[in-house]
Amino acid sequence: MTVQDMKETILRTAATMIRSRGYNGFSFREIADAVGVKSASVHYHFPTKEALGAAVARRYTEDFLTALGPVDEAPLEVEAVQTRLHGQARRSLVEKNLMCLCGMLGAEVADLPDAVAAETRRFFERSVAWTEAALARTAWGQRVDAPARRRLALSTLAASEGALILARSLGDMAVFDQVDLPRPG
Amino acid sequence: MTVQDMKETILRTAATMIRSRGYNGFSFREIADAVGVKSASVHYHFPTKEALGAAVARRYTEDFLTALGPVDEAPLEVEAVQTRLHGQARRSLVEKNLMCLCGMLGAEVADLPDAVAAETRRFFERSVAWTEAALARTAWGQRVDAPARRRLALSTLAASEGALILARSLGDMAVFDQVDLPRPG
DNA sequence: CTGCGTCTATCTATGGGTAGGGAGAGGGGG
DNA sequence: CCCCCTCTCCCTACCCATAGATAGACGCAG
Repeated sequence: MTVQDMKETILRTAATMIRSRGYNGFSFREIADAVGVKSASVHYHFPTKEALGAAVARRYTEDFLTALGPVDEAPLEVEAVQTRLHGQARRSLVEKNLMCLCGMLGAEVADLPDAVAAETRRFFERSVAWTEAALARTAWGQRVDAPARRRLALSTLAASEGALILARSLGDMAVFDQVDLPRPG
Repeated sequence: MTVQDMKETILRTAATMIRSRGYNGFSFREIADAVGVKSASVHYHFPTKEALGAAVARRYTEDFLTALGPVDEAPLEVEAVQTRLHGQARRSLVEKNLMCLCGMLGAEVADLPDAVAAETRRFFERSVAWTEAALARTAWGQRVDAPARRRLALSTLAASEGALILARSLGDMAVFDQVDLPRPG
């Protein structure tokens, strides 16, 4: 296993742990055990927990935006834009019962080290920005002003994050699909 | 200070800590320091962290439902029902920058001791039940079926929890009010 | 004198983080 | 071709702080 593979494996393992148990719910030792190395080796690749957390969040943000695709290839229907966003949350929930990484970090944001909180914030800023831009290309988006598009973007993201929490808390993944996305208005 | 006052103080202190930092983000020692006793005294009132967490969640649920009021005194307009729910989240956010306790626990639910997870689930079950019942009294609620009312109840709660996460993550409480509640449809 | 509530003192487990050693790959000079 | 040096990467072994939790003593009120 090359060093890049090792870093990758650590990042993925950490991401999964944070998404199921939260930032305060994982440790270097657990990661090391899961990966098959010693905790000192994890420190070799990521000097501090803060650095690891921030790297995980940054990677997650990049993957998330990559999965959404370029704005200029986004759907031209409002509902399809929303579904593209919402579908990301849905997939991770039904496939692995995981929260959105930054939804999890967002809940804990008041207790996070600065660098991790900053990456969490960046995730939402960029996700909102993508959605606003995608909405601006739709027929509805061209009829309304920027604040209206922002409201719908925020509302859609909030619905996804909230739906994840409800479905997991209630122990019923079907709940996720019973949450309706906000409609443009 | 009577023993009941002491228990009360511990419950309130623990609730505030969980709401800002999560279940894994507080300790008996921190509570003891904040309250002005030793951690062994906290254990006297709540034998384990699991018991304390569950008691905090149960108390929160009761207070939450009390604040909503009896279903037969709930508003008769859909929007007013939603606003009564949403307003609870809003108040705690703007007054003290706190999450909904069970929104926080809901994010961490996969890592919670059984009793705490069970109380978290009960919070959502009862909150959804209250909202469904309140919606059933509205004119809209009487035109649609139970699943439709449930969908709106779940969607409204999800919007509130999601809005809390977004507002806190983005460090901008105004975001909370930019999240639109789902409309009956 | 009993018992409740708090204390001191301590246990064991685990947390993040560090120091320093050693194995192995790779490259240069003899 | 071989030796040696160096650098990378992971290891062992540890540090200290903090976690939840317990035992048993103390003081005060009834």
